[in-house]
Amino acid sequence: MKNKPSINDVARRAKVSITTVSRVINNILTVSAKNRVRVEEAVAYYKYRPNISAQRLARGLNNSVGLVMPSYPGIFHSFYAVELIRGVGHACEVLRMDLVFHITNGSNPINTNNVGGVIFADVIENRKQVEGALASGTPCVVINHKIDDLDVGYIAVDNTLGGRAAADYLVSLGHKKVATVTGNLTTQAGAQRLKGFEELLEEKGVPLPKEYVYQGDYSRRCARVAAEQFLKLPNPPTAIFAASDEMALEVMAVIFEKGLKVPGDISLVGFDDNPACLFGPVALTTVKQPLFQMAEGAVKYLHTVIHGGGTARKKTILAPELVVRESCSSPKK
Amino acid sequence: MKNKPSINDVARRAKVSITTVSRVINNILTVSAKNRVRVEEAVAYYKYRPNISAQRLARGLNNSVGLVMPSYPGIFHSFYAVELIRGVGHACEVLRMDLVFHITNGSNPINTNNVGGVIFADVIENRKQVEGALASGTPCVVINHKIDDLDVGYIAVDNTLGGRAAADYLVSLGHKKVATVTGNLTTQAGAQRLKGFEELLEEKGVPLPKEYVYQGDYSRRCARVAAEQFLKLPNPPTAIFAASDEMALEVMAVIFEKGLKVPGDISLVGFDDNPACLFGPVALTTVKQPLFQMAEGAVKYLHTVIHGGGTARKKTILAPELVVRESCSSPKK
DNA sequence: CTGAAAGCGCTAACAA
DNA sequence: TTGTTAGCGCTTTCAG
Repeated sequence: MKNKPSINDVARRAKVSITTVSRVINNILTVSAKNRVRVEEAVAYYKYRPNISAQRLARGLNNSVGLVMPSYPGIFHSFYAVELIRGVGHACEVLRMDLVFHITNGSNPINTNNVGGVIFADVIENRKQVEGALASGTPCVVINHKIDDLDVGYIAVDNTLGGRAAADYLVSLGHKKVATVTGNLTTQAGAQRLKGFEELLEEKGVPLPKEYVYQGDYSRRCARVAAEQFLKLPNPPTAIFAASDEMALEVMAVIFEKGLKVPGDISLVGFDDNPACLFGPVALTTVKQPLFQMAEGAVKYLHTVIHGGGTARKKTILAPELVVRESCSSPKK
Repeated sequence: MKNKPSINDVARRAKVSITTVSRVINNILTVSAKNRVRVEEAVAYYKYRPNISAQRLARGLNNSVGLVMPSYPGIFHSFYAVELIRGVGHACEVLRMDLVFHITNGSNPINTNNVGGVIFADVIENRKQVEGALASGTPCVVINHKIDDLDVGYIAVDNTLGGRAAADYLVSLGHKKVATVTGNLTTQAGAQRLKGFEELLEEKGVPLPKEYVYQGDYSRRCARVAAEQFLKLPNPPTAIFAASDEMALEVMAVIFEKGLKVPGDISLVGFDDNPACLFGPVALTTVKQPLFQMAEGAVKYLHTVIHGGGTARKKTILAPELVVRESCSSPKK
């Protein structure tokens, strides 16, 4: 039977009022040592745990955070989603907040009534939900998607800069024929990585023919097709930038299957700094995107906002960082 | 400002009692059409959403489910975890239950006070938590881990049978030299897959030398090492069974990198039926494990238990299914 | 330092 | 079909 002890049981056993019990629970100092001990004994005796619903109702605030994940195909089986879940989960555990998890296709508004704040893991066809949550007065923060025309927090990496960094590195190695598999371009991150990549090539006077740009969607499947197409070209690229490490890994696999070498025949740059890329046949050079920390940052932001701190930085843009490993070299002449 | 409308506001505007509003909210039929409309109008006007904490407190029950994930290294970046989260998330969305997410290293007891039931995604060094949750009277269900000495629900695949199926198939193709990369053997699933594999080989009189068994941990890293070791053997295997598809994929990658072919040189069987295995160079033959459905089943089980249905099947063992694709053939003689 | 009492927003008898 | 009323378990004034 689920017959939970209540604050009354504890109070009765400790022979104090429920108020005193409440004080002990909440670590309020104005309790005599004697009573404190009695209460603690009773709490232990009943294995008492306060009822959170009652606490929330009485306090009028809710220290749980909602994590909204778009159910966009494939997003779940990506490093991106997993790192965010992991990061948010850990941060909630540490800050003792409840994490309530929402999968959504963006169609109906999310119920912000049960949560103190919400984290959007990217915004893909669900901007309406952000607006709705905001309108209900719920603090929101979105990850990896800048939204400057709404009064919402965000924490994102500068994806344009990331794309530039990848291109710049490849060009500096002497590559003139560089191709890219993009991420999903309806995603802000995907579009900006491409933009930065294109920008830099143009600035350096390196042409980027259409057949060197394959519109992917972050999936390994696309990466495979892209790689096969690139390699079949009469004039194949000597370097490839993939908008995610997972795609880069797949590209690398295809290259090996064709009997070519990385970086000897083709140089490769990824995006994410996914640890899985360290132990393959060749460690991947990549643009680091600190997803785990972004997730933690989002939770901390909500935590301070919910607990009345007005001092939280609202909009954070992190600088990406190029991590040079073994997958790039100068092109053969 | 977060100034939420309450049931009182709605009642006042609709000029009815809060009870009537409550009835409309909860779809209780004894409300006149006229009043129903008035209430609905008022609800829409205020964009009113009931306060879940208050509902839970008043109802005395809690329709949210906790999902407990061991924070065992690597588990997060696995098909296993992702499918469970996805499955549980979807099922909760459909059944309108809240999903509260816990990451745990197993050390402190999980707080079952806020949830109506809890799902354990496998049990790895946290059996104590299951016992604790049970002791508090909370319905529990564990996924992919049989526990028969505790009064807990589970839904698992028959992993021993899965291991046997893989071995049987390989032997039936004529293989005499079959190796395996195991999963983490502290995991029930990992141990049983190996057990079934060994059993069947023994029954068929196929020897399994020590150097044909590599103790892995489900990680790609291990799979890579295992594959490299197998291939270096003076008498290398002609077939390999990997305890997860991800490991199988990595083994396949290594085989290709060495210039060998699947299945021409080496046959390969995985475990999971991970869709990622369909689009590689060779579609993987695998033992199907319906994780998504297991997750859904777990949620449904809790749903019926929480809502007072006594008719939920408590212990469910699913039969694994061998899915034959292209990664196996008879050995060259 | 302590406790009585008034809610928090909602549900569920019970009467009408 | 409707409304009155008594809680659900807790926090928080406010007196003492």
